[in-house]
Amino acid sequence: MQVLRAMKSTSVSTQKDRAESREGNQAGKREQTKLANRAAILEAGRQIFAELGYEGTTVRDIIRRTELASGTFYNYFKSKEEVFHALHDDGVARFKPLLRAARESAGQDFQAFMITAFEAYFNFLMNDQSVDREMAAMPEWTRVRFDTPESLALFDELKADIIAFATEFKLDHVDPELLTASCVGIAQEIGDRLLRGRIKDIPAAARFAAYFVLGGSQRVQSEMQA
Amino acid sequence: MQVLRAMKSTSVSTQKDRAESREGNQAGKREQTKLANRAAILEAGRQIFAELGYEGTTVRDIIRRTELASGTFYNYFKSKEEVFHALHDDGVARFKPLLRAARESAGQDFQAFMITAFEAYFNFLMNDQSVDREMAAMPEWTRVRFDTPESLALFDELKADIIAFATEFKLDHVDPELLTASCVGIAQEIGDRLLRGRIKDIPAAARFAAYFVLGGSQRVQSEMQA
DNA sequence: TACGATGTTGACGCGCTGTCAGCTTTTCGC
DNA sequence: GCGAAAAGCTGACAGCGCGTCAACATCGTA
Repeated sequence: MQVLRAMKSTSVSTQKDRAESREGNQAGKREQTKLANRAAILEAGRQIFAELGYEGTTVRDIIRRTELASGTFYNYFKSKEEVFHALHDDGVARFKPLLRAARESAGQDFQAFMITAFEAYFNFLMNDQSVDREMAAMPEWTRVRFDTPESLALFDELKADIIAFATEFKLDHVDPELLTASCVGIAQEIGDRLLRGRIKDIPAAARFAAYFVLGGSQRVQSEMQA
Repeated sequence: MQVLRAMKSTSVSTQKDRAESREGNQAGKREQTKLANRAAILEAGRQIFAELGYEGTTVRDIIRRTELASGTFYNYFKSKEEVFHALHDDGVARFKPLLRAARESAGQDFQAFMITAFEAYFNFLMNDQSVDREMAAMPEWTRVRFDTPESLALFDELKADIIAFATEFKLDHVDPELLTASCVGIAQEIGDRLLRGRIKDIPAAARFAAYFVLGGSQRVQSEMQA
């Protein structure tokens, strides 16, 4: 059963009407169904992943929470992995503007950028309804981590920001690759502890991380040029 | 077929002999077989995980690389996850003494401890024949991460070391939880890039990480007490 | 040697995977 | 509107991995 069946249109629009409205921005019924099905699968996936964990969920679990037949799943995704990646990328896309806002509000202030960026990330982690959040909070020993092209693009953006500030502040002996890696590692590890409740105070954690990175960069600069 | 079958003993030792030698340190045949079977499964697992990745391997793949029947697997492990955890824990156990050596050779020198510890970790990652190494080097988007009790114990040990140094150096405003998390995050993220060849110079990376942590801690201390 | 105890074996029932022939719904030209 | 073609949904199916277990083999012991 396609998910649009329940809301089958009662309109009596002519074919011409439909053609015209499609030229506007109303999509054809076929298009609508495809969007709705995809969305239904994604939403079901989000729920099931949160309930059963990545390893524990099967394509069948996802499709069962849907009104679709099992075969239909494969018209939209190749595997549960692809569903998860799509959900993950959604999260990345939602976070990206927050990082940009941090950069713009900080101007030339490296410290302000770092504090804002870390705090934005930690708040995002704790509040956004992303797949990753509930799954990371599960007390599993075997966890899953995703490096989609989307994530990697985000890291590259961060790296560009970091290079800009490093240039500005004459940190010419600080390898940007290592610096970015450190920022990402710190954010991930502290974020993980926030999600598990081992750490509570988000602003304090953000300040810690920011000062840590600032002090760390300067120390590396002075040691490496010596 | 049990793996000892091929090397069935030709000894004519009496029952008394066997009992006595068992009281020494020769194990009984039963015991030997169990050890050999377990070792065979672990070794097969190591190979298969490296070839197919964590997600890609099945219990059947592991047992097929062995002379054992499928049912036998479950006398030793509950799942492939347990096999992986055992392999992972082996790695942790091999690394632990290296961390201790770093602590002892450093004496009261925090900087020396950090440099030695990071370098030991990076060298270990790149050279030790651990499951994690080959798997991390695979160009997958979906990766797996393990927090076994064994790993967590290692982190706790590291945290204790860090607390000791932090006390020594009057870093009383630096949250040890956050500091440990940062060290672990930096080590993991830089280690990951080493494994993927994005970073090459191990000693340089170790110095970077060490100076970064030192400078970061001091900066946090001065900012937080202000 | 004989007899429990211990451990191994592989076939089995179950559930998941990805596919595909058949069917339903939508689109579109007339 | 109508009818044919295109699009896409459906669920049964073959293949395979899972964990179990009754039957069997081997070991330990007296």
